[in-house]
Amino acid sequence: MKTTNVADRVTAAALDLFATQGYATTSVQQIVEAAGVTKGAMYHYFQSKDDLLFAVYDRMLALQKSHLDEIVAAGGPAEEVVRAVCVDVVETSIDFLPEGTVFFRSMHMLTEPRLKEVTRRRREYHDEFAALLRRGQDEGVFRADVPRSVLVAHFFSDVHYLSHWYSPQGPETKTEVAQQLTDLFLRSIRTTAP
Amino acid sequence: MKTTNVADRVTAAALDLFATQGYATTSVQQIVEAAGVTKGAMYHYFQSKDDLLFAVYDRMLALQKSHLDEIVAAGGPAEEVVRAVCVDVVETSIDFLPEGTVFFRSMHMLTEPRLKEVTRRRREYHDEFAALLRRGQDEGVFRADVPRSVLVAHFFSDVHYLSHWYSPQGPETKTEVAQQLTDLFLRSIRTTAP
DNA sequence: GAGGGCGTACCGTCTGGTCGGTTTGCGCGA
DNA sequence: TCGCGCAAACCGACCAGACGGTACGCCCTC
Repeated sequence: MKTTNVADRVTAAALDLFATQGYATTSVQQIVEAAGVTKGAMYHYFQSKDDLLFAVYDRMLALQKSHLDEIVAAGGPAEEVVRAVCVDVVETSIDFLPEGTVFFRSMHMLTEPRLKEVTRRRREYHDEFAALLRRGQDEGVFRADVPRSVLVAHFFSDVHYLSHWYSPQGPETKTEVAQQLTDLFLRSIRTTAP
Repeated sequence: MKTTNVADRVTAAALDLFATQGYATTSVQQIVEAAGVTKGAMYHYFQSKDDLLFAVYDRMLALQKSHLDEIVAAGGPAEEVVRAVCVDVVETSIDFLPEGTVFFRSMHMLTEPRLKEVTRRRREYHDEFAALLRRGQDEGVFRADVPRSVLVAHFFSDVHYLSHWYSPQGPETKTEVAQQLTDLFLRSIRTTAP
C-alpha cells in the first residue's frame, strides 16, 4: 500500500511536470519535491529519469492496445469496427490528454532500447488498424485510390493533434468531438455517400 | 556577406541539431562546433539559445503566412481557395519538414514573450483559415453541422502530423500527398458529393 | 586609431545519479 | 507476547561534469 503510493505519486508528479514544462527542463529534484518524496526513494523504484518517461508511455500504450484488441475481437462489418475504434481512441486520448502531450513532445528523448520498444508497440497498433482498412477496401466500402499509408496517417493525425487544441473546459464534450472527428474521417475514406 | 554567413550557418546547424536531438538536449557548444564558429561569434548575433529557436519559427511562420495571404488575395470560390491553401500548406510543410519537427516538439520551451509572439502569429493564420471555412459555410458548400473549430483542428492535424510520418525517400511525392490529403479533407467537409 | 566582429578563458549554477548508512515492517521461534 | 534478525524501503549529502552565458581583449578593416 505504501510502496505503491510512493511510486504512484512520483509517476503522477512526473506526468504533470513533463506535460507543463517538458521532459528535459524538468529536474528529478522538482519531481521528488512535487511528489513529496526524496530522491533516494524515487531511485529505489525507478532506474532513471528516462524510466519515468517510459512508465507514462507504457500505461497509455497498453491501455489503447487492449481497447483496440477488444473492439476488433468483437467483430462486425469493417466500417462499424473502424467507427468504434475511432470513437474509442479519440475518447481515451481525451481522457489521457496530458499523457498525449508528453508522448508526442518527448518521445524522442527516450534512450535507445526504450524508444525501440515504444516504436514497436506503436507499429503494432498501426498495423492492426491498417489491416482493418484493408478489409474495408476488400469489401469495397473504403476507397483504394489513396495509398493506405496516407489513410492511416490521416487517421492518426486527428488523434495526435487533440492534445494541441482540445480542452475539457471548451464548448465540446469528448463524446461530441469523438463523434464529429469519426464522422469526418469516415466520410473522407468511404466509397459510398454517407 | 561574411556576417550573414556566420548567422546563417549557425541557424542551419541549430535547426539540424534541434530536429534530430531536440532543443533541450542540444548544447550551444554542439551548435557552434557544427557551424564551425565559436561561442563568442554566435552570441554576437543571437541574444540567447532561445533566440535561435525563435529564428527557426520566425522564418517558417512568415513564409506560411505570406503564402496564405497571396492565395486568399487571389480570390475565387471558397472551395477552390481552401483547396489551394491546403495543397500549399502541405507542400511547404514538406519543404520545411525539419522546421515542423522542431516547431511542434519544442515550441513550449520558448520563453514567455517569444512564445506569446509565436502563438499570436499562429492564431492569425488559424483565424484567417477559419474565416475561409465560414465563407464556404455561408455559400452552402461546407457543412455547418460540425463546429468550425473542429473543422479547423481537423485541417491542421494533417499538417501537423506530416513531420511524424512523411519521408521524402518514401513512395509518395510531396505533390501526390498534398493532393491526397486535400482530397480527404475537402471530401469530409463538403455538403455535396464530390 | 577607432570601432565592430570575433576568439578565449572562465564563472556560478544545476544536473542526473550514487552510495553508505538508517529506519521500518514482518515472519518466526520461544 | 515478546524479541530477534533480516531484507526491503528509504534518506540526503555528495559527486563530476556540463550547462548557458559573459568579460575582456585581440585584430582586421576603414
